[in-house]
Amino acid sequence: MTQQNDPVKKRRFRKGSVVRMKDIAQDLGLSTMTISKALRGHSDIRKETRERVLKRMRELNYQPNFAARALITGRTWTIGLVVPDLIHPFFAQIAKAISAVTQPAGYGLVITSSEDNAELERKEIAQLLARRVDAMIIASAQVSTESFQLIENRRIPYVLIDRRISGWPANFVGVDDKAVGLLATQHLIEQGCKRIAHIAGGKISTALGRLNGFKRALAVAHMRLLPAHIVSIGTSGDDRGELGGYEATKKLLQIFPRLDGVFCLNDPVAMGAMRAILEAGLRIPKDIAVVGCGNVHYSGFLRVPLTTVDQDSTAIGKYSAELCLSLIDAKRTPPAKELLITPKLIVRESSVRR
Amino acid sequence: MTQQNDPVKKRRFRKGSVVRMKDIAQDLGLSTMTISKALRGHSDIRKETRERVLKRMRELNYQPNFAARALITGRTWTIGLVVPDLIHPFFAQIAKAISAVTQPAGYGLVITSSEDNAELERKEIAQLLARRVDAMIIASAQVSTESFQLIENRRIPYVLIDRRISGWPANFVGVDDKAVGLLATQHLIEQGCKRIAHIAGGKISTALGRLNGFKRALAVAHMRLLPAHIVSIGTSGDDRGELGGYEATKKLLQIFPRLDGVFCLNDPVAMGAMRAILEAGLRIPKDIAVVGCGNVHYSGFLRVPLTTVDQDSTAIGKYSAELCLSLIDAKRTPPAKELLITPKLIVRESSVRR
DNA sequence: TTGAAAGCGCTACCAA
DNA sequence: TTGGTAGCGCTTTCAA
Repeated sequence: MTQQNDPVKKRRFRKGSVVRMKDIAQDLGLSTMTISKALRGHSDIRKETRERVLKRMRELNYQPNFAARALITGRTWTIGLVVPDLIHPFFAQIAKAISAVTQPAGYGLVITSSEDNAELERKEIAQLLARRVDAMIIASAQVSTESFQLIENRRIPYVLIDRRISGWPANFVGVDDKAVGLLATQHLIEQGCKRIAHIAGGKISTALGRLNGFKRALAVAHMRLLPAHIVSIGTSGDDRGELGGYEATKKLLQIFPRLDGVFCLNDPVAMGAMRAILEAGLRIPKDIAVVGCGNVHYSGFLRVPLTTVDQDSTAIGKYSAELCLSLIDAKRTPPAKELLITPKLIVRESSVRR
Repeated sequence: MTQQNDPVKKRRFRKGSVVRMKDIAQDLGLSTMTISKALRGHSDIRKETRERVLKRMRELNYQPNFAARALITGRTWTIGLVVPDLIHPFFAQIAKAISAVTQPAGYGLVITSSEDNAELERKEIAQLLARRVDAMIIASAQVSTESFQLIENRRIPYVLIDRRISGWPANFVGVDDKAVGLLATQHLIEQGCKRIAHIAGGKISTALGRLNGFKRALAVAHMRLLPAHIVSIGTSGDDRGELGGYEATKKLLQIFPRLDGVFCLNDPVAMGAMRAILEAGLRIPKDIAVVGCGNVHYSGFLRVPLTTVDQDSTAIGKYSAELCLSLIDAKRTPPAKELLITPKLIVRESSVRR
């Protein structure tokens, strides 16, 4: 008895010109179901009917209501991305590469920045869960696994990128961080550096891995590891990079004026380190060789073009996004997959002494 | 008669541990309505009841279903952001500033990159419309107004940032581009430059404004404007910046070996220009002074620290986001607002000749 | 102060 | 091949 509604004011289409299936159905004298099926390419619709429907849809600029669809199917066609910092070119590049995969596949990408703050990140993950995203990609600042447990409880697929959580098996796309540290430090050793410092990060896996590689390279070369040669910088806020590197290097130079090599956690840190070195009246690479990490896209344009370790951020983004899509489509949860990208040394002026 | 459902298998809570209002209602012996009202702080719920409800919600980690809510209220609590390039630090900074406002306000930010491609941008705007975002913030690569007309038809508020569309009245937050060009060029003139080139962009408002400022500055100083001193670079793809500036400058130097100043469309272009100049064996600023635009956060760390015009990208992001939120909450569409940020010259090494 | 009924726009399921 | 019915989880409206 609700068949022929709108008995009085039979406005053709209603408020805000937002066309619904019902409108098209009435317009063509078909049922909503037929429209729905035609739209989704269901097999049991006559070709002729389907084309009639599709044609009218285009004419009316019909766009399915995501919310209504999501309510039934449980799929929001939305993927959440959590990064520590949108400005850091490494993550910006990853975000771009992810978007390049998810966008054409019909997914919206909700991007949030945790500012490298574990507490904030937990809230953002909770927000994304509340939004019922279909999957998440996370470069985490966490050390605890609480948030990930929440995600798993909800049976939402997720992929960790860049940073992994020790002892927590999850889908992961990143770099062999120990190899990064090895590559960078061995290069400095080959360049004849004898007193090499490392500006390290916090308890994040990437920082720990690079530190391990650093130690390993020294051991392999039978060089003594001076604990004071390792300085950790905080991971707070905007200036995490340049400022952190700058201040750490300044202190290092006061204690060790004869330092001749520095391996830095990442390129922004290396930029700060170079500033401190140059301000101290020392030359790069003649007095001190500097190696960064990340191969951020402007590192070749710096005051002294920076030797660095490339991590192929575009590949990280691309693979993590593809993995994500495959997880969404998977019927059953497949076992956690790990994808490690091999780092590559990019030699520039800042480290070449021979 | 659907009162006491789940007659046989009275599972406490259903699949995937996603708690619904109904679950809480049954749990507490209340109606769904009471839960709904308590959750939203409706006035006509007894304080005691509300607290009971809220307590149980927290315990069960209840999270309202956005899709269901959106279906009724028409609000998705989602804002769409369209930028030409996520990697360009100028837009990355804007995105971060926007997120800093929208996130705490409870909105999700769907970020898409148009790659400075008008066609792609149109598709992305259509996608965001299909998602029924509550508002959009757009740094557009369009010259046509077609997409914006679509947005207006839907009565979705939107704010243009950085780039405006000539003759199209819309909410806008950006910079006085002519002032940018004036500031930069006058500075070069004050530094004694006599033969100043400008590496310009396409038909985007920012590029045109800066070009106008450039011309105006020359006119004010009674200097002759040599049309060949103005070179436009394409706006295609990743290398739009550095590579474009590099190649344009190389050509310029072949034709005008005695050039003594260059005002560049933006900082990445200036980086490319500087590379070309240095490769040609010329010195910066002694032979050629260079000024960029954008004050991208690493411009002080470049081979030659770059003089540039600061556009306060953080302010652009903040104001546009705030405007956006106010538009969403507005009952009636207020008249279009324009917010112009005053640019500021940042003098560094690349231009100082006296 | 509480709750029953209706329905947002769509799809799953089944009957015709 | 088509369409009726039911219902996803929530809010709006109005009655108790």
